[in-house]
Amino acid sequence: MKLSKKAEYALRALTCLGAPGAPPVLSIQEIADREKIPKKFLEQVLLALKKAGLVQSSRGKAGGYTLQAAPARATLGDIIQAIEGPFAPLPCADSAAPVKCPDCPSLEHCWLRGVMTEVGQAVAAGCGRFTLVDLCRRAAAGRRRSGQALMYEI
Amino acid sequence: MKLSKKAEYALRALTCLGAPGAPPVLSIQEIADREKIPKKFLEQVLLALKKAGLVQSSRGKAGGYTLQAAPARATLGDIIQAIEGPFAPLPCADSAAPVKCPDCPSLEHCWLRGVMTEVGQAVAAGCGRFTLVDLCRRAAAGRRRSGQALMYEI
DNA sequence: GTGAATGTCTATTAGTTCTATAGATATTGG
DNA sequence: CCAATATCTATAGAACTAATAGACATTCAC
Repeated sequence: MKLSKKAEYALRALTCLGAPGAPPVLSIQEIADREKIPKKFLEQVLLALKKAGLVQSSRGKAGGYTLQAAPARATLGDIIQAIEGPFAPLPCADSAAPVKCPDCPSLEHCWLRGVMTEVGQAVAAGCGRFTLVDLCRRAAAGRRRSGQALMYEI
Repeated sequence: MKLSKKAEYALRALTCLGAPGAPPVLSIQEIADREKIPKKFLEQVLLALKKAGLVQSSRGKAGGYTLQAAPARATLGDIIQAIEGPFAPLPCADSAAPVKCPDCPSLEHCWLRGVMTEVGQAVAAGCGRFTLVDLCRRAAAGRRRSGQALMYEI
């Protein structure tokens, strides 16, 4: 399965934005500092999350990123897919938008397709069990346990 | 998830070895020809499968590969893992042998670990639902449908 | 309106992994 | 011995990932 750094950064950034008591708007720089993520790389991550509708942004001075409206409806699966693309192990096994694999003669005659479609759905189901709210809660608990609580100016 | 070519070749090779009516022993060359797999690459794949105990080999003239004894006990998950390694999305999330991630201070204080462990188990469960026997059956059906039945000399 | 702080966009580099190929060696059967 | 086979190590080329760089656009405070 291998979670990419990009997806990991996305998860960290989102839980940072959704941390209990966090300011409603955080700049890229602030998130990068708190989560120890290379700023320019995080930039690309947040842009992708914005494109997927998971965060909103405001530009200009005092600008930054905010969580999308309903963090309880966004799942781990939505987040990972926003960054890494569909879960389907093969192009032809995407239940939403199947695409013929390069070396396959056709979509229909590939026996792997059915199997891999099911596998992709299993992954999606596994990732669908966690909402962004769950993740934020777990992240906060983890920070508490390790004494790495995020500090905010009063 | 992204199934690698290597894993795909492994699945094709194994279903070729387990095809109904197939000879008990097939050489690398024969499998490569039937499944249109680069021979030298297939060589590496079969070696990995052998190391995982999924096939047996015999050397010398008339040598080749045979399916391991119990194809009903080997699952899709076993095959993919034999080629690609554990399903855990992060090193620390391997339920069997967790390893600290390079940038993590410790195993315990990573909140992602619990989540990703569950995800990895979901993938494993999804892949565990298919046995090699299932795969061979599906492959044979697919070949019939597409008129690509494997022909063997009588 | 100017300037500083911020997000947006495109391109590029460095490193790693994946795919495939090559060639030398070992084993077996005839 | 010879031919056919598996085994092993190395390496080349392509594709992808992670990270960096720089120019541009927008907003706010003054």
